[in-house]
Amino acid sequence: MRWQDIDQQPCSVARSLAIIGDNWTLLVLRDCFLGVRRFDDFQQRLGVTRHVLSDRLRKLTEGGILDKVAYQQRPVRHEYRLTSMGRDLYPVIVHLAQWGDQYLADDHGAPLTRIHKQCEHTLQAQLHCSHCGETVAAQDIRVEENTGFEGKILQARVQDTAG
Amino acid sequence: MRWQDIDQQPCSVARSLAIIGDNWTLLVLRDCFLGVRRFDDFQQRLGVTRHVLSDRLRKLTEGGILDKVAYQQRPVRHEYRLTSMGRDLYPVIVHLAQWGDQYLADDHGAPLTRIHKQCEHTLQAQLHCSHCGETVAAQDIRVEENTGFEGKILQARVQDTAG
DNA sequence: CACCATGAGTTCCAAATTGGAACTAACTGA
DNA sequence: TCAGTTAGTTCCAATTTGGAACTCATGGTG
Repeated sequence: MRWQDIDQQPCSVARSLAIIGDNWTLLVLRDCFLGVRRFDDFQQRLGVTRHVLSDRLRKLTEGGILDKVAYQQRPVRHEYRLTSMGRDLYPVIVHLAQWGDQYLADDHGAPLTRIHKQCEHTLQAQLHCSHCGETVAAQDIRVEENTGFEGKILQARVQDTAG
Repeated sequence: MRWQDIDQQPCSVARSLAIIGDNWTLLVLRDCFLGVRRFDDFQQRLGVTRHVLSDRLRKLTEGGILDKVAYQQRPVRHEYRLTSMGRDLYPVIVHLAQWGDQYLADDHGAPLTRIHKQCEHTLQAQLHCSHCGETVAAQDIRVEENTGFEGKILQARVQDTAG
């Protein structure tokens, strides 16, 4: 199976990754959340080659994650802004950053701190259950296949060893 | 800059993605969280070619995310299990899945439901501030460069347009 | 006017990676 | 002896990437 066909899988993770799971795309989004909007700024910060960046920005725009808007005329120049669909990916970036802070930081510690403007405290993201309020880890979750997907996602050996 | 050098950036997102940001790797992890542990099961479920899967599993193992343990002798066969470092990536997968459920589901709706075993309710993950308890969106966060990283991550235009 | 600069790409080509298929190794069981 | 299982490795053609140069529209400077 080719990578560009993974959005055919009956899986929301696969469909998400079909748009943003490409090698440079999540780094582009990291920069979007830091306020980067222009082609050359992305290019210099990421060090990605220009045609790869061009391709990734086009895919993000077509996917509804970025909006390409003109910021001047004569000559027309565009910048890329997160849509609300794009901004909803923020939890993914935050958890990636926190995981990196925890496990991959070097001697200098975490490079960035994220501060919650409303309360002025450092953001410590946790997965928690919106019903009971408890913190949730992987082993606290059970998955069920919804109507129409029975047997399509989980299989015999998978269910036996899930944990 | 080559993709394999991005872990040189002073950024936890970049360092995380250097290990798991590769095209098939997050899908491998999705299956790990569903209980998949064996080479051929990953291969059949993902449709990825065998040498790419072999390479990804090796990198995940070297990165400390998976543990390669023998489940039988004669002949020795191994399976891949998430380490605690690997299990801590669960919030990333859950948010990717929820984002896909919300924006990319087809007529049949979300394929899977995640249920919190302790309270038996569907998991609805939200980013929230552990200090004040409020739900947090991208625009509620301000970033600050930590000691030793001043000026290395944010630059003039970036700060101006951050939002 | 001629010339350089800016921003956002596109084009070219060599090098690296992927996809697909076949092959290997180390056994087990019939 | 022969087929089957599991976890890979090897091979090659096709695709993608990295690096550098080039284009296009326009503005500013001497």
